[in-house]
Amino acid sequence: MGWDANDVARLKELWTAGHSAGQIATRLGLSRNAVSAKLKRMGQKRGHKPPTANPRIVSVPKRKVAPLAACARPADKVVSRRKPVATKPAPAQPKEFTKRQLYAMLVDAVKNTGSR
DNA sequence: CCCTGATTCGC
DNA sequence: GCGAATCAGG
Repeated sequence: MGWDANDVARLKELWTAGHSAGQIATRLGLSRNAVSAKLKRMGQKRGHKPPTANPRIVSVPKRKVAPLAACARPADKVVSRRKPVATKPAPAQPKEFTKRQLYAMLVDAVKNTGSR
């Protein structure tokens, strides 16, 4: 699998279009993991390598762990600013299609832009 | 429950 | 560099 310029182009296209990795992944026949990883790789930022990266050994590292004392947040009176009383005209606003449904249309509308 | 995004590790 | 596996959150 070599990520061809075409693939990347569509990837970025759909991604920027607001599609999710899953949609693009399914569309391109990859897994969301590949897309996510690719996207991540794209934004590779050089000169940003922590010395001793992670002392973790293998597999499932417990990232996102922040045992910090973030509790130091007295959360003053964060009272809500507004109270959505009612006034919900609820016009005939069609709900957004489910990603799946949208995806179906998306596939059809993929428009094979650069598909030659 | 499903999906989404992010990250790391191994190849 | 790519993909899979995993975790965490919505």
